[in-house]
Amino acid sequence: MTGTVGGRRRRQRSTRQGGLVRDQLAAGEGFRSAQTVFAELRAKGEEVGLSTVYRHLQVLADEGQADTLQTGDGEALYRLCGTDGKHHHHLVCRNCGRTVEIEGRGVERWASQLAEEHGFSDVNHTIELLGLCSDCSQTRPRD
Amino acid sequence: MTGTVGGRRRRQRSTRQGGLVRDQLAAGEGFRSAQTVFAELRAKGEEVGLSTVYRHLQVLADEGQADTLQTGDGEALYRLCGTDGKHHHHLVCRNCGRTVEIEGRGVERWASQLAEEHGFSDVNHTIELLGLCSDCSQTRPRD
DNA sequence: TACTCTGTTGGTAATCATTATCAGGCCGGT
DNA sequence: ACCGGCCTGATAATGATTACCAACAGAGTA
Ligand SMILES: [Zn+2]
Ligand SMILES: [Zn+2]
Ligand SMILES: [Zn+2]
Ligand SMILES: [Zn+2]
Repeated sequence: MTGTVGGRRRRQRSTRQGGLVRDQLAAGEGFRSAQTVFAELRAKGEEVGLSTVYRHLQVLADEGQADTLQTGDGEALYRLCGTDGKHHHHLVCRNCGRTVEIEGRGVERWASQLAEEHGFSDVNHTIELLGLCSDCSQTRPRD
Repeated sequence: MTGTVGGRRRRQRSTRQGGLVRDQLAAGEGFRSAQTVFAELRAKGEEVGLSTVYRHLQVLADEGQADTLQTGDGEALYRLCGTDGKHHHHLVCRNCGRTVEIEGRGVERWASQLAEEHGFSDVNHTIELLGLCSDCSQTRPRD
């Protein structure tokens, strides 16, 4: 039998492209889209296919190595995350993308309590804070 | 000069289609997509164009009469809301769409305090709770 | 009521992100 | 080196949303 066949996902084969995507994602600061990562890699002269970028970002997300969020116009953004799968949220600068990881113990409690209160079960939540970081709010005092 | 020209938006002309979309949205319980509302109207034999449905849902959202949220796969959902533009969130059943309006005083405070703490300004937040309502969790104990 | 001025409508084409396909290439174990 | 199967990536397909724009219909006005 080859590798992990028992009950878990078949071991992910390590490839050049997989490394490229992960590295490129790690290189940047904030959340970025698959299209962006693809463009960045191509700009660096790396040879990767768009499909492959999508695939690896998806894998990273599934593995809990990357966090995702949706822009208002339905575009998925990814970001490599250091918290190793632990549940958390983000405070993101809508201008430069700088991101602060948030661990809101209280909010989690609030959410689950509220759910129970209304008879809901199996509830998960989406919480994202989007604003301007200190640097960016100085640079552009108003729109 | 005709109608409201001063400083506000030119008066919205009242049309048959506008009423249809609003009514159809009001008829349902939970959040629905533009495509769905369009299909429902057509199923009832009403003559409306897809573009028009999109337009009116957008208008309702802009006016604060309807709330919106994004499904995981980038589809916008709309729901007519009674809270008259007051800021709030939702606890939605992912199965039947039943929705409970949430007014989380504490969470609002938490969010703004957290933002300030990290030097962020002009912060808005997205909070959605998605689960199974009591009825649906009984009906389908597991997937 | 007839007329005119605009905002509105809606079929269709265009966008655009994401996914499905699938033949050919590469990884890993033997 | 050999093989079987996962991985890759160009391309087509999908699906929601938007752009277009000529025909249409509210709402004042005479
Ligand atoms: Zn994170
Ligand atoms: Zn910033
Ligand atoms: Zn609401
Ligand atoms: Zn339900």
